[in-house]
Amino acid sequence: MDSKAQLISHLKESIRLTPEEESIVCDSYSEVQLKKKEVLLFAGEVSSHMRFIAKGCLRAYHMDEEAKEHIVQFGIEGWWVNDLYSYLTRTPAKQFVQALEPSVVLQIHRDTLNDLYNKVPAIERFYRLKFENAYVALQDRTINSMSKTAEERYLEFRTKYRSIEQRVPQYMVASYLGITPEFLSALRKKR
Amino acid sequence: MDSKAQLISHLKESIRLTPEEESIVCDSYSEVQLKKKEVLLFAGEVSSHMRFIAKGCLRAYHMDEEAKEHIVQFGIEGWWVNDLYSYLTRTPAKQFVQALEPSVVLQIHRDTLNDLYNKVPAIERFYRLKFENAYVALQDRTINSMSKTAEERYLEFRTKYRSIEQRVPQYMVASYLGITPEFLSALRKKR
DNA sequence: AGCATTTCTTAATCCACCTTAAGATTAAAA
DNA sequence: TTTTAATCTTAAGGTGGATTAAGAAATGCT
Repeated sequence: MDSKAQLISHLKESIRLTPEEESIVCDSYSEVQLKKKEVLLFAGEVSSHMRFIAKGCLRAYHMDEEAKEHIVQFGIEGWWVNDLYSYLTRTPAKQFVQALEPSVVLQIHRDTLNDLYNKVPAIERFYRLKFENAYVALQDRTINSMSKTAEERYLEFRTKYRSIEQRVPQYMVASYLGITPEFLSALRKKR
Repeated sequence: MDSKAQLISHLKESIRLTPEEESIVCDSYSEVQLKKKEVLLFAGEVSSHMRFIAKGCLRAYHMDEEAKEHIVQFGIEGWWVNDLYSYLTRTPAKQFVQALEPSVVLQIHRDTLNDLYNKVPAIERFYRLKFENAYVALQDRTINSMSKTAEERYLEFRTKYRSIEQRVPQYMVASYLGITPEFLSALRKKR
């Protein structure tokens, strides 16, 4: 299955599309091929695209003043990845988005998407739901990191994202959990 | 100035409204008077209203398994307060919303708001911006708590929300910052 | 296959922040 | 005003997790 067919079947999990609409939608997205480690969005740039992962694995991360990386989100096939903050506010991104494996991403520019909202109203519903879910996921993570220990967060990560845990290096899981790789290694030994 | 006039002038900071629209808007919101400590939204309930603070001070907090409270947000006059997660997903709230002072809140039910979107399109724009800003604020807080120390977070809180720091007890500021009141007390002594 | 790079582990030491407990202030209630 | 409750501070001791450094294991490259 090619990348556009994947996008369509993903969209159809929450909205309906006629065949004509499907082809309009397909024409609106463009495919980007990424090598391992290639950066799709740099901090400092304004993010102007919504991005769907058709294949591969990416991460969004924030770099603090001491140049330490803090992973904010992982993404694999069927997920969306972006600095949504930057996209929504048109301000410079605080996050990088980088491929962790050779990947294929379908992206749509904000202007194109705004046109598409008019041509295919179901798409507007799709993204409304997407933004709501993004908020919800972010709030979950915030409450989680406030009220749980590193070990609890790790165990939850394992069950919730087992497929991701297996594809990304351990030190990145540590960064996502907000701990050092050494401490994650110690946690793992306990079990 | 009465509470509805306050709401209108708040809305007009980001959108335009004709006099007729203003009166439709006013009729759509209802006023709630709250005593100190009164709870406006309980965890477990579904939040069905958007809520504007016309007067007073409130907090939204999450209670963990060990019954410890974690303050997620403060709000004063001119702010909105809610468990947006619950409102958007129609799932039981994870947060309580409680008055910290005698307060006046204007609230609108989801169904009424959906009607109002059709009657007064500018209102739809207002809330789109509101939701975007909510996401943005939440992401700011998340990155902040990931990459800064308690002291840095406290100093930032002080400059950003000085007016709030002066109205709420110190142990609630500690809860918002994710530290114990004792440790906050120690931080304050250093300065 | 062989070397280099990336990733993971172990262990010692250190520090930010927590816990507990008790007393000091301040504010609310009677 | 006196009592009671709420809030803030101080101090001792504890812990989760960081840091540093070195070596082991896995992976990628030529």
